Amino acid sequence: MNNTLGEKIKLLREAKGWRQDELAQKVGINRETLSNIENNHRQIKADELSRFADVLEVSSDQLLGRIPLDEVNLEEFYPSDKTKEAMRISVPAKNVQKFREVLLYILNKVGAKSNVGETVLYKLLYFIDFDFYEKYEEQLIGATYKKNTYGPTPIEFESIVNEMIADEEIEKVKSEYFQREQKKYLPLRDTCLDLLSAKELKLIDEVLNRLADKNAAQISEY
DNA sequence: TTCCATCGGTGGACAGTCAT
DNA sequence: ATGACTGTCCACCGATGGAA
Repeated sequence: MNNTLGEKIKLLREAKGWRQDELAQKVGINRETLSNIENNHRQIKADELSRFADVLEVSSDQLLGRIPLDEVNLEEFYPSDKTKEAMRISVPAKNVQKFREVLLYILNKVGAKSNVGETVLYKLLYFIDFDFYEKYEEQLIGATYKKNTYGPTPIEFESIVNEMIADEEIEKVKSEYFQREQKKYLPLRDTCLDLLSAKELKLIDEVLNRLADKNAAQISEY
């Protein structure tokens, strides 16, 4: 995502459904000043950047482009296929390995539950990443989430899962859940806990205790 | 179709700040 | 003191959407 700072502010403002004067008031500047910032006719000051980040609920690094804005920030913004591809490639190798271990950990703990199909798995990964970010301001597994009909989907999920199936770390099975075909994943090896810290495991356990017995609709409601 | 309100963008005037 | 730069206020314009 190569948007300028002004364009990012505008996208985030529109995603929240605010008018220029509403955002300007929240940040404590005039509407004309905001218009100039959004259109790159005026530089933004450090204290203003911090206030924009607070009001728009993103980090200053995200506004400055050091960390890409994601689908959580831009609910109404849909990246192009090219952008998605760039995001997929940008996932660091260490996070891919972590993603694998987190997925195996979840499957070992709750994968056998009848309600835990592919959709519930997506939602659990999303909540784990989201809660971790909220607590520690960094993503645990660093996945990029795409909004779809059934909720947030990690863009990297399919390719990583296919690699794991090829590496015989998990297997994909199909079962019936309330007269519907359900895709399930079963672990074929134990989790390598070396890659997950105590605080990461604690947070994952908390999310699983809270949500793993719910079905997809109940998690969405939550 | 016309009218009206709202929103976003822009330009001019003015004032404040800062470097020279 | 002067000029450059910036922020604010005010006014205006065009686009858009809803109501009559």
